[in-house]
Amino acid sequence: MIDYLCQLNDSQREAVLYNDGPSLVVAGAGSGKTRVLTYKIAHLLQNGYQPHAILALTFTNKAAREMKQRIAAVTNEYVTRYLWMGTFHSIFYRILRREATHIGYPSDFTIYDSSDSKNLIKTIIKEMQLDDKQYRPGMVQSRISNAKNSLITCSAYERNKELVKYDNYAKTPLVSEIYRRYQNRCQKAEVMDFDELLLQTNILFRDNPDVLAKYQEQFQYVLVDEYQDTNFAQHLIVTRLCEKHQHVFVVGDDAQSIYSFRGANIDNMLRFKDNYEDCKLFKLERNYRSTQNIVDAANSLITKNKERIDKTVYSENEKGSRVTVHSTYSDYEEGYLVSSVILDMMRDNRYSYSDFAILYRTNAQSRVLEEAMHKRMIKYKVYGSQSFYQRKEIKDVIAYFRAVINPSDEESVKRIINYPVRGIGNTTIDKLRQAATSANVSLWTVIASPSEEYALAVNKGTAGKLRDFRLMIEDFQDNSKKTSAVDIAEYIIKRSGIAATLTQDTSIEGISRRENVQELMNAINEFVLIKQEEGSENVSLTDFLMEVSLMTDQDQDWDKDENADLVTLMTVHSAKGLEFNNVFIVGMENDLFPSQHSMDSLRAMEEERRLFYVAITRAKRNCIITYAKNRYRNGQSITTQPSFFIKDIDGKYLDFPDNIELPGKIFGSRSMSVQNPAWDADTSFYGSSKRRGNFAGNSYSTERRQSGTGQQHETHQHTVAPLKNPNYKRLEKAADAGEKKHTIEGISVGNKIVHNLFGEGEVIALEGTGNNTLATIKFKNTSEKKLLLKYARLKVI
DNA sequence: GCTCAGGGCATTTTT
DNA sequence: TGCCCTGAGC
Repeated sequence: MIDYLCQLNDSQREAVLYNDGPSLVVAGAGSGKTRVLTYKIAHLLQNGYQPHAILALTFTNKAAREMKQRIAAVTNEYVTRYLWMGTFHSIFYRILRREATHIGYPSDFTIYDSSDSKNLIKTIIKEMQLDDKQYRPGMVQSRISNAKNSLITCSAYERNKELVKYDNYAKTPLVSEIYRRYQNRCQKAEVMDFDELLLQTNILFRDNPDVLAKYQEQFQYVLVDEYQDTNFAQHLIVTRLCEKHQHVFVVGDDAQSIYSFRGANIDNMLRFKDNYEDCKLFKLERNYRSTQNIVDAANSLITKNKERIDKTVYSENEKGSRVTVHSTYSDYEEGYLVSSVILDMMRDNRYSYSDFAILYRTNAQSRVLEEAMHKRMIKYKVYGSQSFYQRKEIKDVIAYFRAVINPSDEESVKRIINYPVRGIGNTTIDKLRQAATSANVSLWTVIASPSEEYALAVNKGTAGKLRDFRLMIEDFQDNSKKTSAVDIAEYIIKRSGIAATLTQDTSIEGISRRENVQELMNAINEFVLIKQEEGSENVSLTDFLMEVSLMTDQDQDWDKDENADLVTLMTVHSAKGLEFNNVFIVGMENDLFPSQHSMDSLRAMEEERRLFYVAITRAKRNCIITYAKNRYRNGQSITTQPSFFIKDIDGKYLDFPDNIELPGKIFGSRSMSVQNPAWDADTSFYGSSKRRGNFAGNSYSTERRQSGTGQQHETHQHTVAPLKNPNYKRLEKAADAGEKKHTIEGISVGNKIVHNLFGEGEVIALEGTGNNTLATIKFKNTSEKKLLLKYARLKVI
């Protein structure tokens, strides 16, 4: 037997070897799904399939890259280079460019990301003189997106009685009109949004049987990872491509479907068997990742869902610790608890930072946790939130690239036409837009024509500025044909004036922006080198842009330093597919659960359960769930309830100690052995959820000398934004100065204050010093509370 | 055309 | 609290 087959268990091997038709692999969490997919492809290659005849679709570019590497390890690198492997979006972008003429697009069309399309929708709503409170751009955007994911074009939308009825009911009858205009504008601008890529692929295949036949012929085998997260548009593409040869191999876990907001439809998976009569079903039920207790806890949760494929995931690993749930008094205490437990576990079990992950529902939740990590000198990295490519300075540069390659790209042109400032303001842009609308041409067509042609009423000076802008873009276009991607990028950054503008700005943010642009240049350079290694000769800016347009934060290899020892902070969504020794699931309150307005609250509830299931099953050894009873959100303190999942879980598997009531209690039970006064003086920094990874932010470093261990020094690199909450900052500062009288910038005994959690109250005593000052406060509607000023948010009134 | 102050408002996950 | 938009004033 070939050696890679020995590395598989019976059911895995069966799935890899079966080659007589459509297969559906239902793979439980941690059951070796990626391994099966990898070996399946390796097996196909060994059995005579040409690499270019294999199409493998994944959910992130990162997943594709990793799988390629794993296949290369089993076969050889040369072969993997020719595999068609990538996300749905990137693969079909490639195909659409190639077949552009069939769908009436130029082959160098560009891509609008979500913010571009939202801006366009905003503009259209304004142009139609609609109330943007009634027609909220985000809502309209998601209506259009959902339509596209269900393959409903704008004409079909207008004809669809149900949608029209819904829009009338929602008092937004003009959504279909916005959709039509949006579509028209995208076409004129020669751009597609993410959803359009999939929609157009379907149109291409539907209307051009010869083109479809060509790809059916080419792709002898189609494999799809994470099938539970495909939407209808994606499902249909796969179906069409496999119509003839029926060599389709999909892998997924219905219990881990967490992308319904993107149109993912669990039915694709549940009904796969109905679509393919002779489909063979494989179940991978043995979990190799987690302890029995973790698997059992996860099972007890997911079996409560109605929509699922029956399977029993089990673990033969050790029993392990139980999953535990802890409630804390506030979000600050939650951070404190997590950081304490990390330090305790590291001390007792010799774990390192990278053995821990902290998972939360929303990116914004990272801030409080970052602060806690920072205070305890725990090294961490935050994934997600604002992507590198979403940063203003990067978007600006990319907009230049996009405009050079496709000047019809209106959002890009609008972005750069007056950046750096060149005296072409909103008034002029409005005039250009009006001219373009009445002539039904793109914005660029108007800019590039003599002003008489579209009766553009601008003065001589403005006309000159517009001409200069046009000449500059045309100059870039000429040069981009002659020079390499790196050279032209550098030229654009200089000649456009971006370089000069950034150099002038000497603020901390300005420096960081400059560094980011430099980082982008490095990325281009690296991209070119990789492509050259792979044998491409002329790597153009277009090639780079193609890659980057569909790049997200999840795809970045932030830790270029593989050995970096850091605690991971990320959303549950981004944690899919990953595993960690110890996982904290924080902020498990149910106030994020969609309210009763939700049209389909049962389905939503089941999805939340799956999300929680994904979170628990990331853990190999320990899983600790926390929630805060009081949380500060949108400037208000709110009292929360634990999520229904926690209440719901069979008590057999989850301890519910409720062991942390008030700050005093946890301080009693956990000593702060690593507290460093010098460090605490420095706590006037908040982690900001806006920065990330190893790109330059407002960074600073600090040194820690570990007591007891002699000379060991540790340097911490942090990239955080300054604290923005003035009250909090003042309190910290004063507390750290150790003021004896406890007058902390206005808060002293006898002060009336508003405490956000309990309403109005009066300070009746202050005890302790420095950071640990404890205030006794008498509230109107509750009894006395003792609050540690470090964690309290107080406002003087 | 640009800047800044102040009002209004608030849903999350990602290709 | 903090973002985003608007409108006043230069």
